[in-house]
Amino acid sequence: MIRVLLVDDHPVVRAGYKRLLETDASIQVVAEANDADSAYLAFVVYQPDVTVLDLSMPGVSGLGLLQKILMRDPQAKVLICSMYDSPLIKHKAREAGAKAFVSKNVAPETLLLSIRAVYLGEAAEEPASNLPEVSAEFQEELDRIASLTLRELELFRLLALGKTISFCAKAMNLNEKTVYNRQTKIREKLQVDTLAGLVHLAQRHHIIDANMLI
Amino acid sequence: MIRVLLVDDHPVVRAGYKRLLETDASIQVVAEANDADSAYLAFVVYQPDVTVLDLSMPGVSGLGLLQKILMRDPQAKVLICSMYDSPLIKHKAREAGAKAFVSKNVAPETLLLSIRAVYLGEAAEEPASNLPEVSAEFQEELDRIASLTLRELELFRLLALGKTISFCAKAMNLNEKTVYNRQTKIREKLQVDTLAGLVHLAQRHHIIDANMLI
DNA sequence: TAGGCCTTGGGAATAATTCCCTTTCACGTG
DNA sequence: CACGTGAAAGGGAATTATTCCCAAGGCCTA
Repeated sequence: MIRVLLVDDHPVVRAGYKRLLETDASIQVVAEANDADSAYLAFVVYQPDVTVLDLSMPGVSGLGLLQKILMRDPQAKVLICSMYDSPLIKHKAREAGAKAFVSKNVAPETLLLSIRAVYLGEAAEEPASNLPEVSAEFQEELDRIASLTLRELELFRLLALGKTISFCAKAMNLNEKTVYNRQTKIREKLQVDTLAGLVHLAQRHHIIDANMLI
Repeated sequence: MIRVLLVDDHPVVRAGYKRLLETDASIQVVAEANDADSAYLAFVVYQPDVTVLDLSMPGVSGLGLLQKILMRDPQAKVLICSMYDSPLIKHKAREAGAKAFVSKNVAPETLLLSIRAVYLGEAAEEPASNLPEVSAEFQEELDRIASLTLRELELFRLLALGKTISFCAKAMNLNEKTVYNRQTKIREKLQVDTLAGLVHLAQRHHIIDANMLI
């Protein structure tokens, strides 16, 4: 029996996942969580065999959780399930140590198979064949974003969401000066010269989404 | 028995939805669809009692499908299920004629309840209770944008597209000083305090479009 | 343990931005 | 017609925001 921890911030989706996973007799959902904190707690308490982490909201929060989990247990088997077939997300997930990556575009059975594969210790990753061709410039942008550190990525997101510098400073527990300096570096790394450019870049790569606003 | 057509472009999510819906004995998923075209076909063929349409991706495609369905059958009962509690989506959904709107943040039971409510013809109010006020807020934004002068709107667009101040000055044949002053006034009129905020506002109201970029 | 990179911020210099104000022009109205 | 109103353009000075360069602490790794 594979004991699974399910993490998704949308109750409706999570409930759906659960039903789906439970159609597989070898899988048992032992816990569910809808945010990073309770997910971490659940991970510690339940020690699941596999953690299914939904990254539909490509915020850093999900990746942060992944890191936190791996910090506690480097052998943790975490399967990332994402809305977007974004090379960036995949890259970040792999970098952070996820054992598998499955996009929501795959057949439901693939998810189940992947969970079993992860459980058995095989690195499961859907074939790259269904990945759209990434243009060179897109890839370059991707590389630039990938070169951001986690902390930079976090600020990038906040800025792209339209937060003010002082808000970011408070939110990230930083001096405004630091935020200014980092913002400069981010724009430099991303080769973008306005804040608006950051927004567009963030949207292109699903760092943020137009509907996350308001 | 409520015969439901399920539309979601993510197989994994759709499969989850299906399992979830089927926990309710009064609901039967008679068809599923991946995309707008097959969904329309399925609608015509199966004549479902209720169509559950996932709008997690903000593309116009989902709303277009909604319109197409309502064009064929003005009485069609369509329930929009969206990832985000976005006023724009809600507004658009209501405008297009959706009978109900449910965000994925609600409890799974609410989705089931809403489907039954829509089926019984009551749904226009209940899950939609938060629609009217939302569109009021949207309307306020619209009013604010409408209060911009033509010249301001022109600059608004350029800024939202990510152009620099000096570019705008050249493009509009203005002194940079003027651009600065005007930009301040625009943000003031629109009640937005960052450039990024301008971008988002512009996108919400289709002043600019993500497809204009890259 | 040294080198490297991330993270955090200080200090001074500089550029960007605001605030207030003036001019010009066009338009509608008593 | 003279008048008020409001858009449009921008000057000057004050003020902030932003950069640039730099330094220290922490952590990892060869």
